[in-house]
Amino acid sequence: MPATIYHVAKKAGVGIATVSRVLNNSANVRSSTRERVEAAMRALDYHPNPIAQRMAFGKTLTIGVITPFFTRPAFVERLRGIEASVAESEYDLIVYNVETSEKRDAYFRSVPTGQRVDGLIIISLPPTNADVERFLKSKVSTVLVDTSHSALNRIIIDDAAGGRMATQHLIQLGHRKIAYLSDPLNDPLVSPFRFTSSLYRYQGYRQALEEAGIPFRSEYHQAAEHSRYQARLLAHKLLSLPDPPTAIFAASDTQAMGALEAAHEDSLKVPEDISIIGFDDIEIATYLHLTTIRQPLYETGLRAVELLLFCLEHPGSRPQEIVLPLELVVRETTAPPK
Amino acid sequence: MPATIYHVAKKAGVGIATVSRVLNNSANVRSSTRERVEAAMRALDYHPNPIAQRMAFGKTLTIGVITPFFTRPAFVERLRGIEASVAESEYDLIVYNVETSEKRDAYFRSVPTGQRVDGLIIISLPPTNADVERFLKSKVSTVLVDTSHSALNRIIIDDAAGGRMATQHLIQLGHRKIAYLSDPLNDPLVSPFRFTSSLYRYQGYRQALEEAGIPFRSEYHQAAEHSRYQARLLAHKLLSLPDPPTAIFAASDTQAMGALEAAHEDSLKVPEDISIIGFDDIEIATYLHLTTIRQPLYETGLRAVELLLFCLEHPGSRPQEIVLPLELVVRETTAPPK
DNA sequence: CTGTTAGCGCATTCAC
DNA sequence: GTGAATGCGCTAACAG
Repeated sequence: MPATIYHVAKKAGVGIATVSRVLNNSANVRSSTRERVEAAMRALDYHPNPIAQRMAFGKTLTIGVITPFFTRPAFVERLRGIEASVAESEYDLIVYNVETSEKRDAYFRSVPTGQRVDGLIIISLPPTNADVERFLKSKVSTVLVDTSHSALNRIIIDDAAGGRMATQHLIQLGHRKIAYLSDPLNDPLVSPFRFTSSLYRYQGYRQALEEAGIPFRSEYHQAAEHSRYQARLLAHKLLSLPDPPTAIFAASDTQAMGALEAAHEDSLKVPEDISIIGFDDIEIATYLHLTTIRQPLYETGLRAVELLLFCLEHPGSRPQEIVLPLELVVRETTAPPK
Repeated sequence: MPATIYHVAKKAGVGIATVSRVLNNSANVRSSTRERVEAAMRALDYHPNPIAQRMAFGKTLTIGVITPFFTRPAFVERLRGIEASVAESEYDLIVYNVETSEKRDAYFRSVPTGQRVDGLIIISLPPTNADVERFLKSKVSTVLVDTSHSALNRIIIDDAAGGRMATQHLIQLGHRKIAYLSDPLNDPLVSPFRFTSSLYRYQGYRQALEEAGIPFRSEYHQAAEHSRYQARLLAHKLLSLPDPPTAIFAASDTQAMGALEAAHEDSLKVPEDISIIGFDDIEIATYLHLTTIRQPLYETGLRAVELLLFCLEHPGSRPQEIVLPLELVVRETTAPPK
């Protein structure tokens, strides 16, 4: 039974309205009474009841984040940024982890009603137009991360540019036989989440090839469910092609790790026999000396919260698009071909 | 402006109490009126306002979890179990990530006041007696995970037994020169979190050695801050000893990975030249064919929530200790010494 | 069985 | 400047 505003008021010899005023720095309170109230609060170790505040305020004072695969390093890192930033604010954070598309749909429907959260961050899960319509009229501010929709705020990177950047790096090293290893680009059966990043990176890859006058070879594009294990299998497949590639661009660092292992198992030296470049620059990439395209994951989380808080304070502001910079990080897994 | 209980009551032609009754399945409601109310709820797409419920209930209907290093695989996996289990319940989950001991102390002080959460799960962070006293009189139910205190509920494993198990496995293979690679056992400067698992695993290691009549060699115990990188350095140190070990027991799979890499860099074959065993069985361990001691991380999260919910329903129940089983998983990184 | 009423703890009009 | 009164949406006695 913690102290309530009534206890403070009584102890300070004032009305509850005055206590509320010093709590919210609202209106003017004579500094002598303010001090009396503050002394009473300290004496009683008073902390306003957040639930009552929400009730009276008509706001939930909480932010929700809907994310798939909570466990993948790239998602965890973004979440870490979000958590850190929200912890600094007056808001609570609730994480909704999505492991099936049913769960996603359920959350897309039930979370943004205004009763659970004031603001919502959605990571990597593209909403349909119908979803967006509901979001918009629900009055909860929404920020998309790593996915885009013109009617919603979004923190994104230019995946196509990143794919192009990675491929150009390999081309500049002299590679002509460049493979792209990714998760399925457009198969809703395998990937019901409609992730878009691998597709855009693929488009960048294709564009870079074209600009360099290198014809695309379909056998150089291999895709399977996102995992280190699957990536390893795909890499084996690539490396045992009659005319194998001299470089592999993996759509994520996790998949690049699988490719690295496949190379080792085939007794191929990296980068002497085969170059490998990843995408994301997750923590372990440094450690593996993996050349990769760095995207600022932690900062993405920070910026998402920042933008969301801004929207919460300025309702009705136009949806913003923030594109975070990409950076080629050259380490030790890429080199000119033999 | 979602529908409230009043709208439903009016539409169904009943009082709000009746609506509340069908909502909570309390008392008896004539089935005909119940149906009228339910129809009205559906027609209005009514969902009770969680904040108002909390207010009236005098409960927060939320569970908090305080965890360090949100990003390490073992923590993430436990969190995944916790999230999945909480999502099934009527409770919300708030994650408090701790990256400094100051943050830990702040959360230990501010979270369990009964105003923010009804129940609290604390992962790997041993509370002091003073902390425990505060927890106890705060009336929020608490469950410790991967750390212990006799006055609190706890889900743990027997780390000493695990350490012994790992070491015995190596001894049975014929090893006599067995190193232990871990994070600092007792240095609050390096590790202000007072993690206990590495210490207990060390004790199990020592015990197994003693039982086998193998003298402990202090140079065979190397410790540094928990990371793959540091572990690699430590492993290099061990392997370049005048009389190097033939087997390394790493206190975690992450550290075992560092040891694996060190071995490769020193052109040592695993397990022919050096055996390596880890601890935890995180996802990547399968993939690396790492022999390890498996602890049920995901299930730990499930059980923690289960126990917490039980305590929430049965306040005043005596603190329970649940010890989850460990299992030696023999894969391909351990073998008899040459 | 069902409707009325009194809080839950706080913010916020209004008067004073 | 400050206090008393009203309401946020719901639950839980209390009458009927």
